Amino acid sequence: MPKNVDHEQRREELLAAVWAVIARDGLEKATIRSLAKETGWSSGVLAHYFADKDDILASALRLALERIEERWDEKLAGLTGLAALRELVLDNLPLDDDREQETRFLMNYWSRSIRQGPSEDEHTWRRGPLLVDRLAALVAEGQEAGEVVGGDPNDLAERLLALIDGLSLHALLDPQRVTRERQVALAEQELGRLSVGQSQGERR
Amino acid sequence: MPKNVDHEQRREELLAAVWAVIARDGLEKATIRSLAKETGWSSGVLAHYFADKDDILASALRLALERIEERWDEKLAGLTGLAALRELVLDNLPLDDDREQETRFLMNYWSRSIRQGPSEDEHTWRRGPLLVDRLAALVAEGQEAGEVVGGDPNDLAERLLALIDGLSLHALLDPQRVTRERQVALAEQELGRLSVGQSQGERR
Amino acid sequence: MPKNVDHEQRREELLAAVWAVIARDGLEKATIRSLAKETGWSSGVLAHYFADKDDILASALRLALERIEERWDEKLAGLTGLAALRELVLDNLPLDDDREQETRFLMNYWSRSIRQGPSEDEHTWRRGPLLVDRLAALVAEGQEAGEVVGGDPNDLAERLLALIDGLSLHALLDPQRVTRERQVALAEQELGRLSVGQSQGERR
Amino acid sequence: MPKNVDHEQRREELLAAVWAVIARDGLEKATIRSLAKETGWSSGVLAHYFADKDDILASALRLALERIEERWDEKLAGLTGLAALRELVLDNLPLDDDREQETRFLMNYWSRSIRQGPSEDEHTWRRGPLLVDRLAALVAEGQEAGEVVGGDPNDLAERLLALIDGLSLHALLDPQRVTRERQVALAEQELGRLSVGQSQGERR
DNA sequence: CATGAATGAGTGTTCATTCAT
DNA sequence: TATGAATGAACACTCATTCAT
Repeated sequence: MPKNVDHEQRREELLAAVWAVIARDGLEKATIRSLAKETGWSSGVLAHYFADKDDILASALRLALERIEERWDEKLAGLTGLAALRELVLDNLPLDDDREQETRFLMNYWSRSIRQGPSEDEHTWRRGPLLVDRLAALVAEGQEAGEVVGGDPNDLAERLLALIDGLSLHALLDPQRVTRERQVALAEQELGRLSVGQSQGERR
Repeated sequence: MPKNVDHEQRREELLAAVWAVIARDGLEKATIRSLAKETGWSSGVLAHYFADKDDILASALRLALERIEERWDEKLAGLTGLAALRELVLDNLPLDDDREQETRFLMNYWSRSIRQGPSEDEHTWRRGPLLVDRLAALVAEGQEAGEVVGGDPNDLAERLLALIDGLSLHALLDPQRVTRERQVALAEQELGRLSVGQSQGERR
Repeated sequence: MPKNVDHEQRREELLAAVWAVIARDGLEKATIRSLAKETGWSSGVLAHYFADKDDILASALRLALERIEERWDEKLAGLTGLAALRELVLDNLPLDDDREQETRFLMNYWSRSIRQGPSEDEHTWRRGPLLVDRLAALVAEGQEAGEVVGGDPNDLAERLLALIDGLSLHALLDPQRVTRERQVALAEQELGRLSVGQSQGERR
Repeated sequence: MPKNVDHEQRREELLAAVWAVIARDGLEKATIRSLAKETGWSSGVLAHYFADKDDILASALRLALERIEERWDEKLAGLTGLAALRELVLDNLPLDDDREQETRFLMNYWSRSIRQGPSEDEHTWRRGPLLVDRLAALVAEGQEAGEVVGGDPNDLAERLLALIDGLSLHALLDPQRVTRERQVALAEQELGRLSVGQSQGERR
């Protein structure tokens, strides 16, 4: 009777180490050897559970994206319109160590994708489309509820997404200038602009 | 009797080739050999004029940033306030092939910078501080002229910068969704919001 | 209570799969994994029934040689002298797909044997001695019957064997030049030379 | 001014080591590392002078074949017909250490070719066509001179080639049985058969 | 008896770096 | 000053082998 190993579970265990290495050291430091070392297993075990290095990296991303989506679902449960929008925006900024790691992790793939051109798995590789759609839906919801100012929901969402990722990028590049508090403040300003009632606030 | 070679000039000549390779083939295709081949010199010459590969890449970035600043100076010459702001924002989006290459080039360094933590040359490695300061100055200028809505100029600039880089990122990641036209439209929307007179446009 | 497994029978079953893989894909494609896959068993089972990979390959050869000898016995049953000689020569040429596979299979071992020097199992590894002795015996038989021309039977046999293996080699190396028809024709020519009555045919 | 290395000469120097390793240890022991060790250089130097491992092996073969042809030209200079044929046959048997090494070397490629199917360089990979053509030409020449018995020169040559390679193979596989003296004797018998006057000798 | 998880050495290849010329 | 020969470590990947279950 063979050693009983749950393949899927083992894969996830390994991918957790992959995630850690990539977020900490970057995609180019993520060699088979360094990944194996991080997992605590030998390098051969990675060959066992994944087809090749590309499969490892793609699987790590896929798992990360799945978990992010699950987190969104949890956080947005019970919320609608502007409140949900606010939650989603703030959830996607690197406001704590975990999400900073997450951003760092994802940024590696963005950069890779830009460098190498989209790979065949590209559609699973990008949270962009997923997030922008959610944002647009919530904007539209908020508009219907009279909470959010007018305008094309897709455009508003796209600008929100740009703000989120631009801010995330700058937070990692220059944490001194773009502190976590600053990110929150800037995000709140933007959300304020979108809110029907408060939109005059900043304006004076 | 040494040949009279202007080191600085030769370095710039070499860096131009480096730039070309990186923008064309990406950072990971930029091997010493490929760079040497592009310059037309032997690989040893790169060792001569630069400490190591990192020095080459950092120097290429430094040069690129200098040239970008020069371009800003040219483009903004004679413009002030909102008009200058508009010019600066649009100049920093990847709206033509050259600037797309430029964005790609810079993005390579951002991801490197994020990975490795700030290097000693860090201050020269980031256009962020430079650009955000210019943006803030122009916002303030516009506010004084009554063209731009109120609010902390630094915050407004920071949000503009986030929009610029977020949009740039998405334009490279998903050129289908974020076309050049769309970038312009979104940037104009944002500028419209900042303009005193037009700010109500989108609102209702 | 161990399952009742006939070791020898199981080994032969496994070796049949080994043979199939080697003849089909060549010796270098014969990895433990590919062999295991072909057998339908796990890789561990091969480790169970054989000492190591070398043992697997040597055993496969031994089995193949045994089967070849059995085939000789069948084919030569009832034949003597020149007729038997003719049968034996033609039987050892790669004149159909099965025997081509067989030749390929054996050739893999020849080159191995040449490389590594004779192994301890060497005597079982070579059909040469076996075949040349049979050939010599049949030549002598034919000479006694007055069917075969004179000369040292061992020398005649050795030359016949060289022809057989040289032709086999060339048939695999250059099937265009040394077709199956050509092999038969050449073998018949050689046999004709050995025949007492027909030996003048080609001559003048 | 660069270190002045004659590329072609260095390649030949390296290929001599390649030749030695292959003839001694076989094609599968010929790893980049073992080859480098034999040359006395580091492994990187092989990458310098050859595109990849295939290029190394193919170049080694090509060089060997060129040298063999040159040797033929030298040995056959001034000879014609049967005398030349005799020289060529005997030259292609592993009758001394050098030619034994040569045979061992070539046999590795034959075996590889059989295993893997012909590669794209295949036409340069086989001495068969070259040698068989020379043999056929000399047979025809001998026939015209009345030295050689009748029959299709191509068939006679093909049988001679089979004898040569079959004998070479057996000499390496079983040097005890097929000694160098025996090879000469067997070759002479075959040549005797081809000779017009002596062909009756062995017969009675 | 049988499994397949795990190991780790070995493969071809790439590449930054050094340095004699 | 400039060359490119040479080094050797690092890479992804393959595979025979071991062994807990």
